Amino acid sequence: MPRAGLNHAVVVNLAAQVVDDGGPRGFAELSLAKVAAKAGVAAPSLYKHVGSLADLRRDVALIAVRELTAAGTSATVGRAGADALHSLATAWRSYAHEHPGRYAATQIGPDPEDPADARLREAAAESVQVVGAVLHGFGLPDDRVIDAVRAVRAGIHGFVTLELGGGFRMREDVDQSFTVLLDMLVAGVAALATSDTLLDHDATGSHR
Amino acid sequence: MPRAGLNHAVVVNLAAQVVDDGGPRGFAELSLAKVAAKAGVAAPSLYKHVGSLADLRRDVALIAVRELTAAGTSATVGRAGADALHSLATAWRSYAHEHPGRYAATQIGPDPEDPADARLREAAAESVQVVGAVLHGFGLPDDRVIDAVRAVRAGIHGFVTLELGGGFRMREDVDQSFTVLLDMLVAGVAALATSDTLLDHDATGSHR
DNA sequence: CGGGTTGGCTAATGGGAGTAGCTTTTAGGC
DNA sequence: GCCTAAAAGCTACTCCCATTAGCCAACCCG
Repeated sequence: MPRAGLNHAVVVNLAAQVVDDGGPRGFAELSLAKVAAKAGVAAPSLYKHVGSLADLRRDVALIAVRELTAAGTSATVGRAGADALHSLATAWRSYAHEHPGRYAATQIGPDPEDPADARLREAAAESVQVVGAVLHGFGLPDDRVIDAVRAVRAGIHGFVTLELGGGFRMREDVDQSFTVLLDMLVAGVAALATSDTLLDHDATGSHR
Repeated sequence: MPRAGLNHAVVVNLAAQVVDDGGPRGFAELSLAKVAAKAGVAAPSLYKHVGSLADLRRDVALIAVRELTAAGTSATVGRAGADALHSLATAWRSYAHEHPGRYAATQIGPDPEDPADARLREAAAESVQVVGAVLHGFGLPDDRVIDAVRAVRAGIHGFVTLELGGGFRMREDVDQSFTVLLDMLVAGVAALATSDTLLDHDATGSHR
């Protein structure tokens, strides 16, 4: 009865591999049974290293979010403005293509109350910070930064989600569509910075 | 031993209610056991009306997609241009707020091969058509329509997904952020129609 | 009223999460 | 080099859920 030499980090990494192997649905279909099989161990043995399936899923989400943040930061060092935004967006989309399962894991909404989600919340905030830093170079007024960050996140995330989910037919043109979306976002953010008429909405809630 | 009076439609509707009751995670947590409980029936009885849990999920997704399409069409009759786009987007977002579980169901990517997914594929295509019809009023060149549709879908879907997933802090300002996003998209689509410099990319793939 | 169809049931299988308690390995102290 | 105690595995078990099989009652049609 030799030992498998597992520990928390190894188990989480194996889980991340299982998630990757499963394609876009890999995260949803993650199970302790699959991880145990990959580790060459009986399923209950995993509880020596992991509290529950929910914990394991959270841990996988955490490394995925951190990897995404890292990809974004390294793609934007030494860049600014539209260049930085294109680079960031492309890096994120590439990560999603290379690790569709892990990208799905980043969509987990951490519970704002649960202390167990604290590190995940923090990691998610850091990844949003990358967008904030890139948009800082556009010289937006303070009260518009949040709108711009949300729009950019929504656009990129929505595009990648739809793409991975098979929401786009005609695969050939997807790269161009992504470029067009990014140009729209860049133009929109730039317009927001200069208070263009089309984008002139005050904060007093004229809508809804 | 009285009868419960179930049939396919009733079961699917009960399932949709279960999904709604479960909030944003309602669709992921849909189970035959819950539907059976709500129907006041033993779980195996459901198999008289439904092929499997997977079938039931697909059926729920189908009604959700159709409801979303209906909400979009009725929000855009008699409107055009930016007005129509705002109305469509707001209708979709409202649907997601009122039925977060069902909205999540619409994110199912139908298998392009599986004949069982045919109706869902069709319904999804119809909902995309609504966006296409709205954007038609912008006078886009034919080879740009697809890019514009994708950008708009990505923006709206991404925003709603992030919002439902708790991705935005500071709940108060979310409505304004959504308006800003829509204005960006409207401006972007308009610019695409007039071949603005910022958005001038040809199809020969200058990127990636 | 009688029989077939239909809709419900109970019982049973299989698989996955999670718990309890046992055993062996292994690291450290002596 | 032992001896012990913690750590890491295992088997056996429970519970929950999906799904199948086969039974029985209710309804419909003549």
